Amino acid sequence: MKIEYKLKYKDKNSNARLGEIKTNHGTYETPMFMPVGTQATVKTLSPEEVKDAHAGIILANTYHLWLKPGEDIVNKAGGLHKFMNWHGPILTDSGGFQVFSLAKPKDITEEGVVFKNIYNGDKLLLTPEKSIEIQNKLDSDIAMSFDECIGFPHTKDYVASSVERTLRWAKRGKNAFNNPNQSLFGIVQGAEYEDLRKHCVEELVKMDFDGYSIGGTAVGEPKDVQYKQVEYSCKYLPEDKVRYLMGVGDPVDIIEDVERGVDIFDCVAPTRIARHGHAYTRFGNINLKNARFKEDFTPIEDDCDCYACKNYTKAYISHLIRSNEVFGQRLLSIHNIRFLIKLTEDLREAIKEDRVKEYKEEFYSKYKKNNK
RNA sequence: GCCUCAGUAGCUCAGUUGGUUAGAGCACUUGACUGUUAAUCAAGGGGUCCUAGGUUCAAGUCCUAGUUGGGGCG
Repeated sequence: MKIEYKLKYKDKNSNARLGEIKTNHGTYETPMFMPVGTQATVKTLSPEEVKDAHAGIILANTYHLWLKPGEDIVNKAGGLHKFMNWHGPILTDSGGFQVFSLAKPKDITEEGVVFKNIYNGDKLLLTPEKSIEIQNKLDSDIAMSFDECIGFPHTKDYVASSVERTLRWAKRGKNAFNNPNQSLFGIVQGAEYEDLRKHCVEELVKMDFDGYSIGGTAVGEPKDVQYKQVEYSCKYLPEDKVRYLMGVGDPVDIIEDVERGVDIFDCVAPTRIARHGHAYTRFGNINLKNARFKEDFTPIEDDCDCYACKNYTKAYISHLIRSNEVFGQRLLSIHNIRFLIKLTEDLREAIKEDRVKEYKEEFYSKYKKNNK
């Protein structure tokens, strides 16, 4: 069965949407933050801990699982869900981000992208067909088209030609797609150019994907440009299909982009900054390595319902982080994931009551005070 | 008692035939991180070079004495 998206309610004062997605592995409401589990694990967390954070869906990565352990092993294990013991929905990224993060311009051709295997130096060719084949075998609930995620800045000529190639790749991937229990999303590119974003959306919609992703954002462009890119994409996307903003974002980004009509987010930040000692709080982000927390015997957030906040103090977590203990990284990961998911929960409530703008103002008044 | 090795940043140590403003790692103080090659990366603060003399244009570096510690021999 393909996923089913139901638009339940629209905020009267913004483009924010309350929706619901039904998958073969459960149903969840949107907006939703999706924790990143690149290598079939949300770093430092057990699936139970991810579930306790109320994650509706998680993300895994095609490129990394292709290299290790290989899609055939995951397939033999009975698919990603069984392999990693996560029985909720899973979305797989296509490897498109690795085109941005790992490949050089000369490695990108019409056929696909040449990667050097980071583990043994082998030359590997990832094509739209191969990416889809791998994802079909991984058996995630939602697969992504193989796209070129470009950085910032680029000339409009390059962006235009890249969009055309991404569209041809989307078509090729769709033709190769062969898993009746999996859904496939097209990815909107076009950088900061509204006409290119519009064109990309229109061509993708003609191909009729099960949902649409917005790509090529948060790759070095200024914030106002980033939000414009989302705006230019959402503006033309069909209302009856789910919208996933790839790789975004921090608490402010999530609020800004929910307002612009985004349904799903993912971001490595909550788990990465956790491993680096940082925590999100409604009063701004904090760095537990800072000396001021050595004797702070209060939780990260007094009224947070996560395991870390209910049981541990900042002084203890600060000690663990300073001592390079993985439990500290885990506690912060638990908190940060829960924080972003709770943020989307609050936004869902706000949408129901048409007060997204008010929620935003209130959140910013506390959060931005201590954050740049 | 004699011989010998050592004493440089909070810690462990580099410092060339004497030659600009004495360095590193860790620790400390901060910052960064957006579809993860990231328990990562970057910046900053921190020195009576054991002490006192001496040689020299110039001493962490050479000489003398002392001192503290390790080892060895009586």
